[in-house]
Amino acid sequence: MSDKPLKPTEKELEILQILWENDAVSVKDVHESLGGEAMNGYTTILKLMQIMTEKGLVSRERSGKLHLYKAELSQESTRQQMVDKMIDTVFQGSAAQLVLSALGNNRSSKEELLEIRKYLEKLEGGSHE
Amino acid sequence: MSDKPLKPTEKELEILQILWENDAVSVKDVHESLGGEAMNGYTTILKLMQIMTEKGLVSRERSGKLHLYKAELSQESTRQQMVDKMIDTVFQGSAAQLVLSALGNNRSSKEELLEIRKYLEKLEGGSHE
DNA sequence: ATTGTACTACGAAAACATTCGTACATGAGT
DNA sequence: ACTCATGTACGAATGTTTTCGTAGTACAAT
Repeated sequence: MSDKPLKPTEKELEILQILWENDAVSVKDVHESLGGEAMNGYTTILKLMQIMTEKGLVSRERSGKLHLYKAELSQESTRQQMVDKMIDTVFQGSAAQLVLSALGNNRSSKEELLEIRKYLEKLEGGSHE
Repeated sequence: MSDKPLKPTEKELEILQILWENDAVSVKDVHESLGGEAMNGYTTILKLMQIMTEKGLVSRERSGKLHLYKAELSQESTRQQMVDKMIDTVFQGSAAQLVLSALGNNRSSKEELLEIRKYLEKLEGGSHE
């Protein structure tokens, strides 16, 4: 799991979500998790996963006649990259603005808000310019 | 300024940023703000802005021989849309996770953190499930 | 009115992402 | 070994975004 600056496309990201939730999955698993043939053709998912393999986004190994895939990008670093990029390109560099926007529309639970506040207090405790 | 669910592409977003910062700007202004010919061909920006006009993302009016553009989408609603989408597709619906991620890597200033905390306290004051 | 400069219009190429049909490979069951 | 079911491989069509060359237009200056 590394932090390479590989940027997944939208569809690739959907697939990565499945891989992050499960350790080693087949194309069939992914295909079904994404809603089966109603949502995407089987070979579409297969092709995507082959491309992702070429790009190094995922790795795979044979298991009998099928391939089992796993993500080569961590969910954490990918999320971090995407958030950082959004802060940069959409919020002019202000993480705080993004935070306000994220909290603004969406009802988060009391528990979540508390968790955030605890985290904040920890941050404010340290010395941040 | 409306909230239509028009989703700008990446390049369109860059252009919109300029439009949000300035009230009425020419293609030339945008082109220069984005780094001049070194970064994008002039006609590339022009074409993009024409397309954006067709899509209704921006409007324009003649002023002498040039066109002055302004955004038809508000920065607020666009930001909100993008944040919501990111929460959905990348953070499995948890705004709190996004917030933690946004605060995690990035050093926000004391003032910003304070502002966030004040906002949080206001939210926690109300009743949120 | 003619020319020059600064702009707009637009089609088409290039680059990238997604979808799909079809052919080939593997292994299980007989 | 043959066949069937279930995978994989891969080229090509489609769709979308970005880039660019070239042609046309408008205004200012002469």
